[in-house]
Amino acid sequence: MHDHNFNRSQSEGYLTNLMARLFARALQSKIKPLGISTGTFPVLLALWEKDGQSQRELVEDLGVEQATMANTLGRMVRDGLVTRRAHEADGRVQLIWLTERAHALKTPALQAAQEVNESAVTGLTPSERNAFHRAMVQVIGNLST
Amino acid sequence: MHDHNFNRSQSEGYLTNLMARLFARALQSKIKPLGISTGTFPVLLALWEKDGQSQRELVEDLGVEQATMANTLGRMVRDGLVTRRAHEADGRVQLIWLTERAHALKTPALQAAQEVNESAVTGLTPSERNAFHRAMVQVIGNLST
DNA sequence: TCCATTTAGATAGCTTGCTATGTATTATTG
DNA sequence: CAATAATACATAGCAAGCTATCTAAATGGA
Repeated sequence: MHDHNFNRSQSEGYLTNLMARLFARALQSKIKPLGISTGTFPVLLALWEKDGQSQRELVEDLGVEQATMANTLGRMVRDGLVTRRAHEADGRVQLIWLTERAHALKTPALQAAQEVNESAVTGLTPSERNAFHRAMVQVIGNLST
Repeated sequence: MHDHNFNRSQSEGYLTNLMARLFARALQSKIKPLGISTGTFPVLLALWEKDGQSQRELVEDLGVEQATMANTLGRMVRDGLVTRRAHEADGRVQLIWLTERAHALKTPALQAAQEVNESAVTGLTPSERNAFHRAMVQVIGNLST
């Protein structure tokens, strides 16, 4: 095999990186007016599902490193999206709670995300969209080990 | 529509972001021993195809912002991967040339990228892989406008 | 020709990701 | 029960992305 013929536009990794940056740009332009950003968005999703989680739970759920989560939560506290409150039984743990402001953002933020997803998959049939979805889940599983 | 039921693991944007981070981690672990990183890798791919491009050409080819490219090239100069040499006709332009070291990295680096791609798509049939590929190209096109 | 506009690139400052390491608290075990 | 392990989180420092803004050089009318 001639690696001289490596084609960027046929590399899954290359396409994924480009696609992810385009998704982030599209989402950011929609949610910046709400005062939130792409990094805080997944944390909000997790907390809208279940409020009052520990940092460790969020780390495991979202698949980022602990240090990344600590920094992101720090910005979210600064921006008035969450508060940290001590766990009553375990002195190491601080539970993360959404503020009123963050609760109020749920509907418009989810709306924005839906719109980005829909515009992204324009032109795919429902079954193509489904296959795309399953392929991503497979790849994520393969790379997660 | 109840946006209360928004499911992260069914959101193309969410899955793409996770997949991209996993790709980056996998690639980094393979190319770090070569002394290169995920950010410089696409630039090397472009220059292995055609050496001596301007920053502007690289920006358009790779789809990153000009400031991002300027910083990445600065690190690449620092790390001995490229040199900037003045364009003889246009005083604004500096052409980017690979060093000997960067030329020598081509074969092992492309090998590493191929390995990551192959392990990522394990379990997909050739036609599923093809469909995955075409879906990503479609999404990239949709989000590029 | 000269001035305004466009173009190429650099720089400042931010977010989001990472690794590596430090600190405090809880759990375990000899 | 004291010493050691493990766990939860914070911090330092870097890479790689972004927007906004600056400078220098080339271009294009008037």
